[in-house]
Amino acid sequence: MPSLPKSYIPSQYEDGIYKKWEDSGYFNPDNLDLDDEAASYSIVMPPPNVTGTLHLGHAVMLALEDILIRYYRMRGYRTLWIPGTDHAAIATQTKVEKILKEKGLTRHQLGRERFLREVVNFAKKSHDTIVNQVKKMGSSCDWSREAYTLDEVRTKVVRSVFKLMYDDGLIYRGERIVNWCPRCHSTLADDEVEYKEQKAKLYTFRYSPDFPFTIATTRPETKLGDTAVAVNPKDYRYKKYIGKVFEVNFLGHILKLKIIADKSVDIEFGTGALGVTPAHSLVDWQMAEEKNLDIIKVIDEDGKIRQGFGEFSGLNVKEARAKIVERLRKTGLMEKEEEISNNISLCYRCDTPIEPLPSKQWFINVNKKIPGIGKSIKELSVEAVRNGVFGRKPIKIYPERFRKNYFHWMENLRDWCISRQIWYGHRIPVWYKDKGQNSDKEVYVGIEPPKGEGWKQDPDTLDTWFSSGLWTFSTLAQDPQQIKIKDRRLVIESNDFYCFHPTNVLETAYDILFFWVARMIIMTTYVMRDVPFYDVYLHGLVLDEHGKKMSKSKGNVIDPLEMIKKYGTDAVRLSLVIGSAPGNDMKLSEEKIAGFRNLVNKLWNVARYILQKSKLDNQNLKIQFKDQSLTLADKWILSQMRNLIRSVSDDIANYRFSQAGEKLREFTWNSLADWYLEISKFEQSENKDKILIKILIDLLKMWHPFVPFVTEAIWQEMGTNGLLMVAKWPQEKDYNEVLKDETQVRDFEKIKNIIMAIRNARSENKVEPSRKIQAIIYAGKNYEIIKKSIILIKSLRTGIDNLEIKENGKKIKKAIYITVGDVEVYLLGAIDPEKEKMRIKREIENLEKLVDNLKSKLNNKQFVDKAPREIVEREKQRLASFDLRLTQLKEKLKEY
RNA sequence: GGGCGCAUAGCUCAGUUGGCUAGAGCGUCUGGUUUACACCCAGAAGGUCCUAGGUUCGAGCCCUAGUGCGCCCACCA
Repeated sequence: MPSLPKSYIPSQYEDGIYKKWEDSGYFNPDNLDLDDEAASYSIVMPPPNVTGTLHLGHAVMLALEDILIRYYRMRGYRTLWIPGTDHAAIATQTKVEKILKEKGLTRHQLGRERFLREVVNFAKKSHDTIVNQVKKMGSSCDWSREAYTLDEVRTKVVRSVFKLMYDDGLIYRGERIVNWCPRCHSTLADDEVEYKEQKAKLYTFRYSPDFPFTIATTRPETKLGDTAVAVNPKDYRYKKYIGKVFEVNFLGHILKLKIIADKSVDIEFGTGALGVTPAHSLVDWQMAEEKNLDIIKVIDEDGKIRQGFGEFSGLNVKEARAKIVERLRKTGLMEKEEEISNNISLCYRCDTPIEPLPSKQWFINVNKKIPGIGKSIKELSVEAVRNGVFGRKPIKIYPERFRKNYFHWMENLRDWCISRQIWYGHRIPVWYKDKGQNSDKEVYVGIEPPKGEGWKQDPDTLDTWFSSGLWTFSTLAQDPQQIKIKDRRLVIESNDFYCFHPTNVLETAYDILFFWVARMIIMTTYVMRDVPFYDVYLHGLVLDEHGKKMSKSKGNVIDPLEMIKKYGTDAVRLSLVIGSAPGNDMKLSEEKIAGFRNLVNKLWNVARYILQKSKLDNQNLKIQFKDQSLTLADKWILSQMRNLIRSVSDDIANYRFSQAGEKLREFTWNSLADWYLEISKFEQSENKDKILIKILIDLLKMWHPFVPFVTEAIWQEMGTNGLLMVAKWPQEKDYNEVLKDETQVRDFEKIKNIIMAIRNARSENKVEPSRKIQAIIYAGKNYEIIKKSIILIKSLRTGIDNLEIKENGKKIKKAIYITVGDVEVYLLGAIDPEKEKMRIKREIENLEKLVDNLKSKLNNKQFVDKAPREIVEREKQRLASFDLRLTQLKEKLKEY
């Protein structure tokens, strides 16, 4: 075995190892060596957008999913992780438009076809970048099944689902008020609108001098489209006007205003009277529908005032507002202008203020009962999480608190606008044909274009979330032929679908719960009559070290790729997994990553030490478990190991990644490196070498899902056959033998405590480290075990060269005196009386407090009666032991 | 306006079903070339577990109210 370098240099191994994994074919479950009955485990990767580069959000997601995947693969599951990318319609189109703009071009100049070619080229390049970055993270996903939300197979699924929903009457086209982004020139779904608080001017004005009262608004320019004034029915000021119609001349435009009553009007706000603009406010639109009001469109799709408004026509919203305000002031109609703060709605992609306006769009009806199911999409999606649907258990959400958010969102869901006026995306599979004048167009909805002349496809595309909503099953088809509609539902006739659907868990960031997770539940329950996944695991957002969101403008962005270069992928993965709780945001700093680099290096050195020490053929690892052949330390470490296997497995299976990692670190650094390896330098035997190798092998296996590269690198250096990636997960039962007698494990803890107490006492007494001292131990009942551990007590940084063990004996004066349980230890010849006196006094104080507490507890009849017996018993024993030490120390103190 | 989360050592956070002399990592301090590792080793200091009530034999953990910070949702014109 060649000797390993002193420290682990990730960059020398990572790319080569990833290639080995990939070449092995084991990312693909078809190549795993499994029984036919092996259970399957599957995850679909939330597809990164093809626009971007890898950020820390992706990194967390990839790290967590890879942990699960590697764990289940090693456990012998038929394990599949499907990677893919998202075409992210608006985001991608916007980006390409930006690039074009730099060349002085717009998409309209290019035309639809040429523009789309540009986008496709851009997406291709961008795709390759992100895929390479996903690989950099060590992701063990099956690239042979890579999917794209806009490829041929996915397109067939999208169109089939659209058709299904259309035929079931769940998709309809209608004129409704929508969120319109004048910059993107497209609609947005309700949850794609973001709100930002800002200062705004609230104007109080009168439409005309003869109108009886004033109204307040922040958007005077829309008032050109007012068709009513709403007041609260209880507002005595306006009661007499309700039902009346006023015709007013508002800055040269005649408005017919009906005074209506509506409970939602706040009497306190403004003047208590609200100008109703049905075309440009959702609430007003709803009032208009209820009260049958006229609708006057004022603003067009460019965010400009439409024709027919005289001097205002053609102005953009801001200009028009300024002009109207100025006119109101001049004509004396303006009564008040005040600063208020309100929420403006912004496009989540480009931050442009959105304009609510009426438009003919495609919608999914969320309240209509689904034929054959008898429940609406909304009801079905709530059921899926609350009680379970189609014979499945309820979908579990981790952490559970997000259930509430989910229900709230789902229960308040309005019809989902799915059409977008952009070019990049799934074109709506609807074709129209003119039927002559004055009649509606003929409509064809289908998977393939209709035969015959004169058909024109709808120019709009689908909301990108429509296709991502199908992701858990659309990715399980490889060929469009496998996708069929049967019995009003979608059928995917593939082995993958049969084997891997529903997926086991959907792992993603919590900020995407509504955008995506909810939509997958909506789509899958309806279209497949099944759940898309059994569990949802939500991770938090990665913030900078001060808890702020990372953003380019703030300059606080940590680039995962840069960190990988500097500290290695394994360290980056750990820094994102350990020390954070499910669904909680985490703060990340470079120091944190550096800390985990140290841990990775520690693991490397543990391996380096064991491998150079135990030059064993590691095929033959039969450990002798006979009592004679195992020392206390052996028993102890083997028992620790067994517990570790149990709890790490349990933690990963229950998504407690941080805790699993924490336990592995504790074991590796503390129990193994600082104790057992040190001990192995003094206690030697062939059996011990076997134990060391066995522990190393199992430890590497357990670390592997967390830090795949360093563990695989060590594995390869060991000359082991095969890849660690597909090695069998450690077995608790390999260690069961050792647990037959737990008392020896506790015995070792006693030795450990004695050693630590000696180190401490030396340090407190300022005994120079190089100075060797003599020690005498009165071991009492522990005589045998301490006798067996003489070498350890002398060797493990206690600086003792002469050690005498007796069952008991006389008090020794002028010695440092330590008690550990009922064991008394004297350190001779190095005493500093002042310091020693202080130390003993402190110890006594401490013990007295404890003894007092315990005594009053045990004197409390309530406690003794009501607390469980084990607890009472334990407290009694503790009291006895503390009491004994206390008397011993008090006795000792008399000397000083 | 509703909902959710967080508040524990200087910093970042663990603390699963109440039994704790409240833990870890980083940082700080005292020492140390101990042939696996200075990306290291040994030792130490450091905490009214946000506040006030309550339930309980027993509360960091459960309940109620409050304070501070953060987030989400909602049609405040």
